[in-house]
Amino acid sequence: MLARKPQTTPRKIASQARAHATVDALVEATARILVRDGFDRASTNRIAEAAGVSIGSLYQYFPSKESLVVAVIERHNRDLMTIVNAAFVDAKDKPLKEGLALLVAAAIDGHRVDPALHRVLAEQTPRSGALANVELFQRDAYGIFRSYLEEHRDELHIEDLDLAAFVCVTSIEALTHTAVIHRPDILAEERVDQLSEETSRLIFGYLCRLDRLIR
Amino acid sequence: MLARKPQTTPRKIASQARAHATVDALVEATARILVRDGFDRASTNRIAEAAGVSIGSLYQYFPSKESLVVAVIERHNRDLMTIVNAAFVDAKDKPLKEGLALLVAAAIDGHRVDPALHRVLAEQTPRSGALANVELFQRDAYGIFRSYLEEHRDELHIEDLDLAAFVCVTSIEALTHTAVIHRPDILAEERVDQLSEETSRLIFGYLCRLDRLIR
Amino acid sequence: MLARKPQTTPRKIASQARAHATVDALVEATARILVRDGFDRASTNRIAEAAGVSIGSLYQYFPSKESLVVAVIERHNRDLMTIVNAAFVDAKDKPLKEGLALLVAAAIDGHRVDPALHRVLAEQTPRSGALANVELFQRDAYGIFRSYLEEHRDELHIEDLDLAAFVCVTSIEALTHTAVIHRPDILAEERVDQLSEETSRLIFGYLCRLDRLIR
Amino acid sequence: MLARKPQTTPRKIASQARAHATVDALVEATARILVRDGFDRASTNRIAEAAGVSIGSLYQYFPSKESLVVAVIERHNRDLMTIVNAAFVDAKDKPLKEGLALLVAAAIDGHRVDPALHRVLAEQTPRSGALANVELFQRDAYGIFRSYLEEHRDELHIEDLDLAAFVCVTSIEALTHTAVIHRPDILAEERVDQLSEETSRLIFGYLCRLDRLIR
DNA sequence: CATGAATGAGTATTCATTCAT
DNA sequence: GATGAATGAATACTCATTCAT
Repeated sequence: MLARKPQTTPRKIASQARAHATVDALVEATARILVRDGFDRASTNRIAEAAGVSIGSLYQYFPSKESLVVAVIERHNRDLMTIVNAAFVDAKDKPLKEGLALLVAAAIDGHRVDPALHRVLAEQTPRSGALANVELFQRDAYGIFRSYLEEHRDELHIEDLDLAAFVCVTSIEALTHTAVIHRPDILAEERVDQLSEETSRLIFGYLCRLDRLIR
Repeated sequence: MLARKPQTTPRKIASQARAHATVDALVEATARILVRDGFDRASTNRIAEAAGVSIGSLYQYFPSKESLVVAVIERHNRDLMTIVNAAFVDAKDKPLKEGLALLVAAAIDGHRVDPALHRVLAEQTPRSGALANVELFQRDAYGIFRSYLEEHRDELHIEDLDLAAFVCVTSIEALTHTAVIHRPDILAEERVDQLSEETSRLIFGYLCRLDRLIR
Repeated sequence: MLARKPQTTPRKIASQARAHATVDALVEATARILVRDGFDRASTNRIAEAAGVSIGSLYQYFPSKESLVVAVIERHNRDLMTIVNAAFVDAKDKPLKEGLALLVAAAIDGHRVDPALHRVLAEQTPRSGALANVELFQRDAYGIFRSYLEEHRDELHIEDLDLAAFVCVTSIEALTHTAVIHRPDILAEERVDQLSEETSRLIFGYLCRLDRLIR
Repeated sequence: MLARKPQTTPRKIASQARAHATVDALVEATARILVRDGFDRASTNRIAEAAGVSIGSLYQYFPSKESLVVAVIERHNRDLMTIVNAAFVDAKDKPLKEGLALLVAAAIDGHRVDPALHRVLAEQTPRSGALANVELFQRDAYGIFRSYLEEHRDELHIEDLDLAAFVCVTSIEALTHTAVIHRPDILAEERVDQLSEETSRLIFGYLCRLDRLIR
C-alpha cells in the first residue's frame, strides 16, 4: 500500500482492439471475483489471474483496485439503465397507469439482471474514496423520471416535480431492490405481479393526488 | 480455593462497573472511529487507542472487529427503535392520517439522531460474515407496522397485510434514509415538512386504496 | 510478555494443605490441557480456568508457564521411575535373562501409563529455556542400570560399564518409546510379548558379548 | 494478450533463477535462525530479514512458518539419507559384520553433519500441524534396512524382518542421536570408534540370534 | 507493451504476566 | 492470600502496488 490516494481514472484509453479486450476481461473478471469471493477477498492479483492477465498489465489499464470496481459499477448501471430507458420509451405513449406499470416492471427486471453482483455491489462495497459518489442505478433515473412526469403534467396535480420524482424513484428502487436482495419470497414467479401491482398502485395513487378526493 | 463464588459483593460490583465502563468506551470509540476514519481504516488498534484501553482489553470483551461493529449497529438500532416505538404508541389513538404523519416524522427524526454514523453503517459497512444479517432499523419495524395495520384493518381495504407492511416500511425507510444521506437540500429546516407531507400522502393513498375511487 | 527470563523454581513451597491442593490442581490441569490442546495452545489462562483457580493464584505458585510444564514433566518422570524402580527391585534376585525381561516389560508399562501426555511432552514440548535439560525418563535410569550391571559384573564381560549402560538404556527407551508413539501395531496385545522378547534378546546378547563365541 | 507463454526463454530463466535463489536463501536463513534463536523465537519476519528478502516474498514461496521448517527438515533429511544411502551401497558386498560397521559409522557421520540444526529440529520443533508427520531420518531408513536384511537372509535366523528392521534402525538412530545430542564425551575423537564398535556388536549379536548358542 | 518477482506497511489477534482491589 | 481486569509486545500473514527485466 504505497500509494496514498489511488487514481481512479483509467490510465489510458484503450486504443487498440487488443487493449480493449484486456480491459473487458479485467472488468468481467472483477465482477466474477466480486461475486465469488466478496469485496474484501477480491484482490487485484486474483482479478488479474482470473482475467488471464499479468498483474502488471492490470495496472497498465486500471490505476487501482477501486478503479476496477468503479468500472464494474458503471457497467452494471449501464445495463440497468438500458432496460429502464427502453421502458421509458415504451411508456411514453401509454396512459399513465399503464406506463407506470411498465416502468415498475422494468425496475424489477433490471434488478434481476445480475442479482448476485447487485447484492455485492450494494452490500459489501464500501462507498468510500473513489466509490463515494457512485450510486447504484438512480443518478440518471431521477432526471428521466422527471421528464416523464413533465410530459404527464396535465394529468397530475403536482407542484414540485423534483420532489415527486425523488419520492417515486426512491420508492420504486427501494421496493424492487429490497425485494430482490432480501425477500426472495416476494419475487417468486407467482407473486412478482403482486409486487408490481402494489408498487404501481402506490405510485399512481401518489401522483394522482387521490387523497384530494377525500375530505 | 476453587474460587467458585467467593467474591464479596462490593468487589464484584466494582469489577463489573469497571468492565462495563470499558465495554461502553469501546463501543463509543468504535462509533467515533467509524465516522472519522471509515470502516476500512477503523482498525482494532485504533479503536482501542481511542477508547483509552489496551488492545488486549478490547479482545477481552470483543472477540473480533466485527463484533465491535455489531455492537455499534445494535446500539444504533436500539436508539432508532426507541424513537420509532414511541411514535407507534403516540399514533395508536390517532386517526390513520394523523398517525401516519407521526410515524413518518419519527422515521425522519430517527435517521437524524446520528446521520454520520448511520451513513457509515449503511454505506461503508460490508454485510458479510457476522454482519451478514444485521439489518439497519427495519427488522422489527415490519412487525410493528403490521400490528399497526391490523388495528386499522377496518379503515383499510387490504388483503395481504405482510405485503402492505413491506411496501410501507420499505418506502418510508428509503425516503427518509435517502433524504438524510444524499439530499440534505430536502431536509433543510423549511422543507422537512414537505417531505413529511409527501411521504404521508404516499402511504396514506396506498393504504386507503384510493385508486379504487377512479374507474 | 514482560518478563525476559521467566523463573522456573516454585515461588513458595506449599505449606498448607489448601495450597498443596491448588498446586496439584494446577499441575493436573496443565497435563490435561497439554494433552487436549497441545503445547502451543496451552495458555496459562486456560490452565488456571481448568484448575478452577484464578490466573493470579496460578502465578502465586508458578512463576511461569514453563515452570508448570516442568512440574508436569517431573511428575510424569516420577511415575515412570516408580514403575522402573520396582522392576529393578524385582529383577535383583533373578538371573540376568529373566531380570532383563522384567526391566524391558517395565519400560513398556511405563510408557503406557499416559501415552498421550508422554507424546505431547516428547513431541511438542520445545526443550528450550528452563526445559532445556529436562529429560524424559532416562536421567536416573542410566545410574540405576549401571548399578544393576555392577551386580552382575561377573556374569558379563564388560569393560566400560558406563558405555554399556548408555547402550542398553538408550536402546530400551528408544524401542519402547518409538513403539508406543509411532507403532501402535507393534504394541497390539498379541504382539507386545514379541517386542518384549526381541528387546530382551537384543540386550542380553549384547551384555553377554555372545559375539565372542563366534570366531 | 492473454499471456499464456509469451516469455522469451532468457527472461523466463532469469526469473526462475532469481526466484530459486530467493527460495534457497529462505531455507538457509530458516536453518540459521532456527539454530541461533530456537524454534519459538524464529519468526517469519526474522527469517525474511536474515534471508535479505521481504516478508512478502517469503510468503510468495512459503505459505506458512511451518512450511519453511518442513523445507529445512526435508533438506536436512536429504543430506542425512545421502550419507546413509551411500553406506548401504558400500555395505552391499561386504560381509555382514563389516557392513554393519559401515552403516553405524554412516549414522554417526550423518548426525554430525549439522548437529546444532539436528538438535533444534529434534528437540524444539513441535510435531504438530504440518510437522506432525515429518520424521527425522528414519522413514526411509526402515525400508532400506529391511532390504539389506533380505539380502543377508540366509546368514540370519530371523522370522519377522519388519520387526528386526524396527529394532535395528531404532536402536542405531537412538544411540547415535543421543550420543551426538547429549553425550559429547562419548563422541570424543578417541572414543567414537568405541561407540561404533559397541553399536555394531549390539546389532550383530541380535541379528545372528547368538543367544541361541546358549541354552 | 507485458511480465511477475519483490515490496513492506498494515492488520487482526494471542497470551504470559502484573497489580490494584 | 486471592482475584481478574488490564496490559502491550509480539506474531503470522495479506495485498495493493512498483519496477527491473
